[in-house]
Amino acid sequence: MKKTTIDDVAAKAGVSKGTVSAVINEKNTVAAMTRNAVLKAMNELHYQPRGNARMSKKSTAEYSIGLLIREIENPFYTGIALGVMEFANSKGYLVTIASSEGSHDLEEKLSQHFTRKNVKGAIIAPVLDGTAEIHHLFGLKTTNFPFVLLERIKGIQANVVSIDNIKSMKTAMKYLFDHGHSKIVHFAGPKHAAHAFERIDGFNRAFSESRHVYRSDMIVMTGAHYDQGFQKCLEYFDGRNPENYPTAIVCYNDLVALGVMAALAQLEIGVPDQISVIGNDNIPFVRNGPIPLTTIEAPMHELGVRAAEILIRNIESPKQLPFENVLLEAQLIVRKSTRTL
Amino acid sequence: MKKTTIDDVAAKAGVSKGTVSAVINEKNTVAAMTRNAVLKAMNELHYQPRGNARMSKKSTAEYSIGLLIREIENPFYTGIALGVMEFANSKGYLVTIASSEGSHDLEEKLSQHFTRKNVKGAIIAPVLDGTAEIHHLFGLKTTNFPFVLLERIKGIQANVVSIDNIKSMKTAMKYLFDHGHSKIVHFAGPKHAAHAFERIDGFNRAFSESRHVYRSDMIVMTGAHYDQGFQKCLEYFDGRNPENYPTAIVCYNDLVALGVMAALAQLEIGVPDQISVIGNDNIPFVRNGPIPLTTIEAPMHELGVRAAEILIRNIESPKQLPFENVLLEAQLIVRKSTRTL
DNA sequence: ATGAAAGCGCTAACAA
DNA sequence: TTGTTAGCGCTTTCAT
Repeated sequence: MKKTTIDDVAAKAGVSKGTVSAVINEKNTVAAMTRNAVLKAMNELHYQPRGNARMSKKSTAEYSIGLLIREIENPFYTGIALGVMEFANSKGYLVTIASSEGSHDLEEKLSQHFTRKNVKGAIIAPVLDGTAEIHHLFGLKTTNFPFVLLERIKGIQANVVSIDNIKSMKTAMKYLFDHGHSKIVHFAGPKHAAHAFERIDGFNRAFSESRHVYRSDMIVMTGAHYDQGFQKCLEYFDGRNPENYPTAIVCYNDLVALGVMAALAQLEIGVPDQISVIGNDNIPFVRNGPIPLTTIEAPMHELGVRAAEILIRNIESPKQLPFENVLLEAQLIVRKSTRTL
Repeated sequence: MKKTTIDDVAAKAGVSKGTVSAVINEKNTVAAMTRNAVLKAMNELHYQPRGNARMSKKSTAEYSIGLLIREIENPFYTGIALGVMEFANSKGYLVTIASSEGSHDLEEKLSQHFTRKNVKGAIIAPVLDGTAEIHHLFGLKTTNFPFVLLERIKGIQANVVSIDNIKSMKTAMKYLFDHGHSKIVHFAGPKHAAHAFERIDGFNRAFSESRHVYRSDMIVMTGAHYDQGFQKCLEYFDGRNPENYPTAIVCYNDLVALGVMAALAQLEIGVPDQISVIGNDNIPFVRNGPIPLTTIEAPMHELGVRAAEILIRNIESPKQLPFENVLLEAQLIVRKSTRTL
């Protein structure tokens, strides 16, 4: 059960392996008849050239970077991807994307995969798994593999490009306070995301910096997906006395906000008449809808571009560069899902 | 300007390259002191092990497949990606995703990239570029690289997993005819997509199989994105006499439908009171919104699973398998964006 | 137009 | 615990 190699093909076609190589690489130095014989042999033996062996001598080095995200179906990440691709492509780099879907295990495999496949560097949205297994990131460091994180991680020095979540959350809260709201609930993000904690933190701090009082039941652990927003919202209002309704809901992201609004519609609770809703990210789907969402705009595209920029700078530097830490500001975009009380 | 290799590190650390290799691979056979010396040398020389060279001898073969899509921001493709990942991961394959963003050139580079990086096979949503440059797909074939297409292409024998677009379009049209509509417009997809043509074809055939008359101005070339739907819709109705309004719009996909509905809202044209709207795909964002969209459900997840299934079967087969052609049926889901006339 | 032979940078036996 | 050596499967000169 040996794998068939270029030698097998050469033998079968009655030529040397140099010739077979020429055929594979579509060189024009090989006679049509020889070429056909080789092609025939390749086909009959079902021969597949091994990619890594091929590249060993190649001068035409291929450049590529990896992007490791957490949720392939979240427009926040695909928005970043677009920014990364745009910049990287303009610099002659191809980009391949992989998603851990929140699994730390997959993230580790995937990041190793990148290094093994000779990807030149990676941009990673890390999964924070309870006891923070960041072993693999240290692995990348010892082998000098360039990478940029899309979320800060405690305990590791690295390049980071992220949003200033605390600040942006405080901006949203200030807006709400200023417009008469104080009964506010936060539908928070998944436990494995640093963004989630930073946003909760911002929510929290906004209260302590105001004259309003914070209660822990103002945080509803939800997740990052539409369905979770929908579901948790239904649960939250189930059997709740309308007197105890919040006047505003701030969501982890737009997906959750969309789910919340859908649930609210089903419960026949008016937005923004009865409850104001604020999202996070400003994904394309919330811009012009029937109830355009007030949201905190994450500069996804810029996030991607900046991360790619730093990564490629590191890839092309012959020596270790000092770590960069970019915090982009998010901006509140007021649309129709919020109102003054 | 030579690249630093394992030999450089070995020399600098005063050990043999075998030892350096052991350090890189975290073997426990190397003394702590030696290890540190090597690590130090690696760091100082900013040494990065070449991935392909490493894998040449490795027994721990890594299995991965590639997914080449056309629009990273389209939930239709990310839905497929999820299906692919689910199946592939369960079989021990990692999946990496790349997007051509409608560029034939990028698609070619990317598909070559996959073969060079020793990805075991690929699932490809091909870009049809006018004169159909499918040269690279033939390239894959001569080198026996397994792949599955997500759209049929004329002139190439290959595995295909797709939706029966003609049939599903006819289903939607029948629904519309049965509910009293005949002034129907199709906001069609991008020129580089086979899906777009098949859907136009289905639209067309639905008319010829009915007693209603088709006019070529019923087709509005639009695209695959939200913004295009929004824009084209605005243009379409600009200066048009309400007498000449269609009673229904069938869109290439849900993204376009969403854009169309947003434009309609802006124009203060009621959906479904004045105009019924039908989408295509049933992406998550159209399910529970304020005007839940009537749409043709594409089984994205199943599309992904089936494609991955076929691909992996081909990868694991020692010889060429006969080509498979899977046509999945789409189903009309009636929600609130359509009404009986 | 083709063959022979010398690597590519690494890992994996095996010796020492 | 470390060094030595033989490949891995291919591409690329350089002859012929």
